[in-house]
Order: sequence, then C-alpha cells, then structure tokens
Amino acid sequence: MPAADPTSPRERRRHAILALVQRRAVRNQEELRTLLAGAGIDVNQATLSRDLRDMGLVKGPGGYSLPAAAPPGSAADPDSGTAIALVHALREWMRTAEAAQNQVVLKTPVGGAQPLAIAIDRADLPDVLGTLGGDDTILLVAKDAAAARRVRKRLLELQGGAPR
Amino acid sequence: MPAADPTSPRERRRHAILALVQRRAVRNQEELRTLLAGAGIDVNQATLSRDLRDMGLVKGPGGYSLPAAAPPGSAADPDSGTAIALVHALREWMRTAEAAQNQVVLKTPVGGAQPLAIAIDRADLPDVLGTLGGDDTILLVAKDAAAARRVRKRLLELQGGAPR
DNA sequence: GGCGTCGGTGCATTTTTATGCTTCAATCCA
DNA sequence: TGGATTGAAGCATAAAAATGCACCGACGCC
Repeated sequence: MPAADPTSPRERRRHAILALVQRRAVRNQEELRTLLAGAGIDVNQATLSRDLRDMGLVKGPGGYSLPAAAPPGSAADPDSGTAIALVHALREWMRTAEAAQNQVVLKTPVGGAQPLAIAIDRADLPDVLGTLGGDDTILLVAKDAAAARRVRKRLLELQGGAPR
Repeated sequence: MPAADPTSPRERRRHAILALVQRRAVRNQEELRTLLAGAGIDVNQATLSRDLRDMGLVKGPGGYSLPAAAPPGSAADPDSGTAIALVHALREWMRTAEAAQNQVVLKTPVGGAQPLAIAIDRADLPDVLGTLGGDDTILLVAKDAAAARRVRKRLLELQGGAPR
C-alpha cells in the first residue's frame, strides 16, 4: 500500500498543484500538466483529474481554486456519501487531533487542511460550530470544552474505525 | 436590448438555477437542464454553460456551488480582465449603492449579490477592506466614512462609465 | 521466495463543458 | 414605418474532464 508517505511522488505532486493554483490562474488540466512538467513532474490528464477531485479543488470562471471553508450547515450535498468521504479524508490527511478549551486543532500535511476541512464541513458533525482551514492546520470550534473533547474523540474513531 | 428587466426570462432562469444549486447537489449541466425543465424552464446546455460562468458558480467534486466571498487580497486571478468583469457585473446586478458610516450597502436582484461580491473582491478595489455578500445585499467595509463615499462613487462611475 | 492484495497511474474512450457562428426579437433613431 | 444595432439563445462542434479497464510495483502473509 504505497500511500501517505509524506514524500511520496503523489504527495509531492499534490503540493505542487496546490502551490501553482494559489499562485496563478490555471484554467484547465492541460495547462496544469504543462506547468507541472516545467517543475519536473510528469503526469497525465487522468491523474490530474483525480488529484483535483480528491483535493476538493473547484473550477470556476477564473480557473481552479480552493473553495473557502463554508459554515457547517451550509448548502452542501445532502447524501450520506459524505460520511464515507469524511472517513477517507481523515485517513488521507489527519495527522494529529488535539483539544484545547472549546477548540480542536487538527494537523495535516501541507495542503491537506482545505480538503479535510471541507469534508468535515460537509459531514456536519454534531458539536462542531464552525471550521477554519489554513494550510496545514484546521481549527474546529465547539460550544465548550466537553464538546471539543467529544469531537476529537469522534474524529479519531472515524479515522481508525470501520473496515475500508 | 432585452436585458436586466427584473422579470426577463433570463433573470428568472438564473434565479431558478441559484435556488436549485443551493437546495441540492447538481452534478452537471444536463442534470440542471432536466431540473429546470421540471420547473417549466426550457433551455439548452450552451446557455447553461454561459449562465453558470456569468453567475460565477464553481464546480467541485460535489457539484455546482457558490464560492464563498473571499477576502479581497486573496488568491484570485491576477489578470486585468477583472476590471472588465467588474464593470459587467455592476451593470448586470447593482441596483443601488449607499454609503453609511464606513460602509457601503449595495442592493441587487435576488441571487445577484454573490456574483457581484466576487467580482468586487477580484477587482481588489482600493479602500475596500472586506466584502460580505448575502442574497440581494452586499456590504462593503471601508476604513472610514470618506473611504466609503469614495468607494460608492467609484462603483457608480464604473457602472455608468466607459462604452460597452 | 512465491502469491495474493491493493493503491496508484496510464491509456483509451465517454461524458461533460465551452464556444464560433447564426438567427431572432426587441429597441432606437431618423 | 424602415432600417440599423444589439443582446440572448440555439445549433453544431471543439475542447476539456471524467472514468472503465488494465498494468505495475509495493507490501504482507504463508
């Protein structure tokens, strides 16, 4: 299982994608492919399509970008696939989870915070009042310390839990 | 010039699109077409593509959605087309602009606030510290009352200004 | 060491989206 | 009223993105 090794080619590539997309407008996958090639990363369009999807990037009139983390109850897809998506995202990105006061701080590899934050938002977990995703850190806000601890526990369970 | 009449078919359609997209996940334009047809609105895929672009909707793994209005200096496309886009957006959506204290309140038709807010964000206007888009209202925050008045004036100029 | 499993990627193809060009209806003058 | 102008929208097609399938290399287990 060649997976979340922090320096796997896959992860390097995704970091590069993230950096590119934040720096300049990237209008399509072919353009992205060229840019990556310039950075010595060769990959085909199919893989980029999958990367972009997995990273949660969105495509708008101005090219690809990170969606801002939305407030938890907002218009997101209501189907129950979100739970599965969350488990996936947690396994892929969550490195640590610590509760502090009424907050939970999650650490992720660089670039993982946004997609994970989005997955958490969409899952609309109880006790989670709001989500704030940075680059490699996510801050979850809960009502009080007890709620924060519950959230942390639940995330860790989900990550470790049910068979893949 | 069959344009921004508040009840033009075009505007009705766009409101319907907005409502649909907020209510459920719409994964592609064909699906959107079917949904609209169910609401008695017949339109082809090409027009939807243009609607979606003009409204500033983005497509992510979960379907189409409104991008959250970002803070003004954030990662957006840096090319100068933004200015033109802003003029377009203003003409399409801005109904009124009033300054109050250090703020400017813009009114738009229902559903116009998000796309216009985004256009304003991207244009990165001087004096604009932040933008908050609702459904038919946008709040711009400036440093002080004088700055707010300048912003309002500038927006009105842009809207009325240069030949189309 | 051989074997089965699994994730990741490429290739080929389908599906989805964007767009050039055309038509049509509404508006504005003269 | 007649003619010019303009924007919206359709049709056909090009461009871009998603995906089924196959392969390959890494790893765990026997």
